Amino acid sequence: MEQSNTRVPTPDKELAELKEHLRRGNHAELREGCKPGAELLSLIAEKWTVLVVIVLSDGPKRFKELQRSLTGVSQRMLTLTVRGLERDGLISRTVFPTVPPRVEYALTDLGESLRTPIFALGQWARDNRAVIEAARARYDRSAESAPAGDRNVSG
Amino acid sequence: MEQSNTRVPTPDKELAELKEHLRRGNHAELREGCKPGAELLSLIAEKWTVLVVIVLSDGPKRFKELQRSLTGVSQRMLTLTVRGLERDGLISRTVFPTVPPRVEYALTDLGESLRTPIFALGQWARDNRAVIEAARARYDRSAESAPAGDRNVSG
DNA sequence: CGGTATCCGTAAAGATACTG
DNA sequence: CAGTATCTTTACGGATACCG
Repeated sequence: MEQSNTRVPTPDKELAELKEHLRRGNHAELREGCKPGAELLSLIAEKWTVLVVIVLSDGPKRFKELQRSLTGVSQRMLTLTVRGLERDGLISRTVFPTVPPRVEYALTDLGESLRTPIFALGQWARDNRAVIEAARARYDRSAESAPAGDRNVSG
Repeated sequence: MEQSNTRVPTPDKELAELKEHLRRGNHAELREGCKPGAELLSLIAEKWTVLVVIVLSDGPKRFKELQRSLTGVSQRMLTLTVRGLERDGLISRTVFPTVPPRVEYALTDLGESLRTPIFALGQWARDNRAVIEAARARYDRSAESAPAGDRNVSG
């Protein structure tokens, strides 16, 4: 790449690369200083990670199988997701040097141990979905007439 | 940029307002069509929601108390978070029309019921934090020498 | 097949100022 | 105190193209 004569502050290209690197690598460093609770969130909040764990609960899967199971995930996001999970030791990645290549992902023991709390959460979600949707409908209806903090006034 | 005289497609101002409206209101509609698993995630993935539930497990709190407990949340994000939780029926919001104003947030029964699975997840995180950090360190070290898919080659 | 690199749009998060 | 409104910054996520 063209690093010019003296020094370019942020050539917009390098910046993007840096961002990418930070994202792919350990963006956790950015949140270091936050409480451990927040770390947990970054672990499961990345939209696809939980789904991957659930799908792999069924047994090892190849890249394409994962992608098909997740209906809607892009190649990029799936790659980032499995890399992150591999990094955290939740899944293993095994390459078979055949042609065409074959890569299998599977839950590690650590990943297996995450199944229990995740499924508990899933169970809660299923049990209370109707309640939540009802609450939303109620809220949205009353929000039309009471725009802001005029609801639930005590006294 | 050069939109001609006749009709402005997205006046950049209205667009922002629309976005804000969608965000504050029911952005869930955008994800409708996704699977229920994804809905669950949008429920807890918004970075502060889980923390708020945890803090409120200790008992009702006022706005400022919540903000102090969460160290680092902005006024805006806290407002959005509690609104979302209120909408979903997980917390209640009670206004005392005193001066200065006083608003208390508390877990509803539904919110209380979420404590169990959340704490289970938190327990898992605490139990395995060391393991995960070790895995990360190992991964990052080996990733330096094996840049890509050259690790864990079978055969 | 299983990725990586790049570009770009949108959504989330933060800072700040102002209101009842 | 408890917000709302506005603006800016940052991160997330998708589409595409190309490589081994």
